[in-house]
Amino acid sequence: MSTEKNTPSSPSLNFIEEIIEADLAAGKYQNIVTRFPPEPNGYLHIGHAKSICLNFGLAQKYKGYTNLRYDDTNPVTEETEYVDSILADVQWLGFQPANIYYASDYFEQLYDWALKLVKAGKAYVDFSSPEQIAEMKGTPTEAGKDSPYRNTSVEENLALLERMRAGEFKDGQCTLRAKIDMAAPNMHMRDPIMYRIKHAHHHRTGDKWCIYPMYDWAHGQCDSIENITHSICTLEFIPHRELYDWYIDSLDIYPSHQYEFARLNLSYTVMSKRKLLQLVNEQFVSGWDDPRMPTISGMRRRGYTPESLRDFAQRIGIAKRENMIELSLLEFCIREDLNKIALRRFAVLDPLKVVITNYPEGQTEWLESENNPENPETGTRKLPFGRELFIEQEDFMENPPPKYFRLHPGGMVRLKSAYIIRCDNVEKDADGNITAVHCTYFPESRSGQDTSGLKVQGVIHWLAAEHAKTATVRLYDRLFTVEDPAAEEDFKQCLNPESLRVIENALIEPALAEVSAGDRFQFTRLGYFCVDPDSTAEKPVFNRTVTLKDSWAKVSKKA
RNA sequence: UGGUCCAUGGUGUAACGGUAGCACAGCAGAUUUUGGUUCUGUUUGUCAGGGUUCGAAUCCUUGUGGACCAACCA
Repeated sequence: MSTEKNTPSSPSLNFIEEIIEADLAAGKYQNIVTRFPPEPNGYLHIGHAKSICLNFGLAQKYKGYTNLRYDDTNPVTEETEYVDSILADVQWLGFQPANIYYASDYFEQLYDWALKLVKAGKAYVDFSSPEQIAEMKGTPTEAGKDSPYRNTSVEENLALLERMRAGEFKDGQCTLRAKIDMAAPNMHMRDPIMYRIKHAHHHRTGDKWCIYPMYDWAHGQCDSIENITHSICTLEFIPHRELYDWYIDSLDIYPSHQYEFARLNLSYTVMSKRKLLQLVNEQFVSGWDDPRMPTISGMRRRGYTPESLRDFAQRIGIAKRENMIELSLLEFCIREDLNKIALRRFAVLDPLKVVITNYPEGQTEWLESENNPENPETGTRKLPFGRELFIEQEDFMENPPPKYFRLHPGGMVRLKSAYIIRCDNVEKDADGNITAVHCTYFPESRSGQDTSGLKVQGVIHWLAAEHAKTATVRLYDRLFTVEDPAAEEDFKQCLNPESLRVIENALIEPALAEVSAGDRFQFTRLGYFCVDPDSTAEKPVFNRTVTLKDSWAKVSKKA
């Protein structure tokens, strides 16, 4: 009588893992085989990442393997650009497909099987128009009607199918349909189309074929050919399962099984390829890899790490319930990872000049500052300090509210890794705008050897004017202003006009002068930033991945 | 108005007939040379009504609510 459940060593399983463990325990399989089956008609997004982590993760956990299979059954929407990006994204996420296959690899086999169904009297060629087929299909509440071509003889159907393949018919002139049940409550069972005619160039098979299999006529058999044990897809395919099984049964081939889980929905973004394509085509974003996009390539460019995405996929779980994940969870995952690995650097985005009136003119001191307090092994770097400095506009207020710990007239702050300063007075232009603040510093308060005995509440970052370099900084924010843009009449009406703010002349410390694309840093007190490929030797470009949590913003907003 | 799937704090996700737990978010506090991190504490939940049972989030049933299904898309 042991109570093994709920021990920390046996974390709970999701429903697919339960199915797999039951299958394994029953000896149904020795090992499992899964597949990730994207259609190469767009870039992968964070929802695909959930599926990738699920499929590859399951295979790793249960000692099986995962195939990448491009579901390329529709030549008019599919392109090699997408094929390439998909593999790159899967690998970047940290997974290696056991095999890379294409549904189009199996076109000949599929055709043979179609012949088999025709011979068995289970498929027929239908010359009805798309409108007529839709008409005869009925509705969810009324049965459909049989097509007049439904009882064509096997011999004639065979000849017709061969002529379809041979290219004797025009696009849309006829289709091959499975003969199932026009009165089935499941619409997908009302004589589904197996082949349609498209005289179109296929990215792999070229002009070899002019008939192309529909999703249902391809997917299950591809799974079967590859001996996929657990074919995992999203909820909207539930009604397809009956047909999936019908084809496999009718063909008497390896019985793969389909299981469905709820797709990811993330707040403040859209997740459909169609909508993402619109954003790209209509140039609301710079491309599929625009850092505001929820695509894997966009998130990579934004600075997300593969680890953070895998962690996110793990945390959101797998279930059958429709869900809307809060963006804050994703942000938590990337902050948690970056906090551990990103080196700290100083940058001033919105500069305000500070003159240390009691610091010698022309003098520069090189001070040490930690690279990452979370990981002392990363050591320190040198920061120049001088008489003229820049701080953030935000870090000074002439008339501060209560609890404002930063610089203000008569107040003191610590310049991080440097000295404590006190603000003595401000310099203004004719319009009354503050152009500089004058401070005195306390030489004995130097960081690491402070004997001043002074206590300050605020610590701010800063840059020596003489040594500051410039950079372009792109501040990204959520792409949409509403939680669920897809639920709106027109999702494009909800685009966030402030989703990107570009700062052309941000100031950065010298240690940031030479960086390469993909490098990630924490700009102290500002957030995490990633070097963009647009960077040049003269001027680096930094993308803000995510801000730091800002509890002062909350406090000051409330006041 | 046919069929299918689903329903646990604000958001996700566990509990497999026996104390409703975890994470994120929120709130409060401690620490802090990042108003970051870390640590501590804490508010909030089983859709509703019947039934089975000593005992129901869990099983049955009826409602209610949501999602999906009528592309020659996947």
